[in-house]
Amino acid sequence: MLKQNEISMVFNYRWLYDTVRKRFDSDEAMEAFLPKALTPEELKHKGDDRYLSAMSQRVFQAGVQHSVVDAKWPEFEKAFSGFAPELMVLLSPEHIESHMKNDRIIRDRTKLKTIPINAQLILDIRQEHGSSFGEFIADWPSANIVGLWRLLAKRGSRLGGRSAAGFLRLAGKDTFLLTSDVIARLLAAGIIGHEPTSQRDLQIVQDAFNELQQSSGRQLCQLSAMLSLSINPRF
DNA sequence: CGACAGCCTGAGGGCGTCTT
DNA sequence: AAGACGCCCTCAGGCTGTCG
Repeated sequence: MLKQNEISMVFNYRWLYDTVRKRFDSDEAMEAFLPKALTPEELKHKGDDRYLSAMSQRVFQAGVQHSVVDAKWPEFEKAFSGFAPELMVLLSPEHIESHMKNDRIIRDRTKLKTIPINAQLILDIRQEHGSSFGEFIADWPSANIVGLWRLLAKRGSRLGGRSAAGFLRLAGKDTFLLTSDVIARLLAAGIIGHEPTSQRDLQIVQDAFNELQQSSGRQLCQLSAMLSLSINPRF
């Protein structure tokens, strides 16, 4: 039961800052360690091919050590000519089969098939939003980032679970991540009673992050990293 | 009572490394 | 040389709960 004081600990940014700050020798060291999301302007100016690349990279990372996928990513960029969505949407089953013979990429048919599907998602959003996909991402409020996770999971391919958040992080959009450490901290604080999966749970977590954001002015990705560091120092 | 959302389980997936 | 394993996750399908 609990634990009113523990809840207030996490909602108290001061406590979070002090706890995490102790892990570092200086403010500068801490700031350098924390992730930093791109500005809306930067997000808008990235080409949509970069978003499809990040989306696909995240899809391939699922279930595989990320370092393995990252090391092969330059070969993916070559194989898929830079991931321009208007070209990738044309990938036929025959094209997919020929990519299955390229041993410098990861030959996972299910994942390869997501490339044209997610390219189509990008084109659809462009049409609906009347802008580039990058602008759509830039305009989406981080205070409801779980809503964007949901949209990507529903309309994209293999972007459910933690993949939508992982994609957004790769792309530079501000989002928190539900890593095991972040979940452990939320559990310890009594904010959630079990691993958050339902929309209701996710909203509760989003609300908690929004409160921290309000009181600190920090990005969600930084708060996410700080919560993680508060339970797992790593050094 | 129907429609839909949420929940849970089990299957499936390629690679690198460790084991035999 | 071949096989097992850990990595870490998504998704389909079947079930239960909720709301109007």
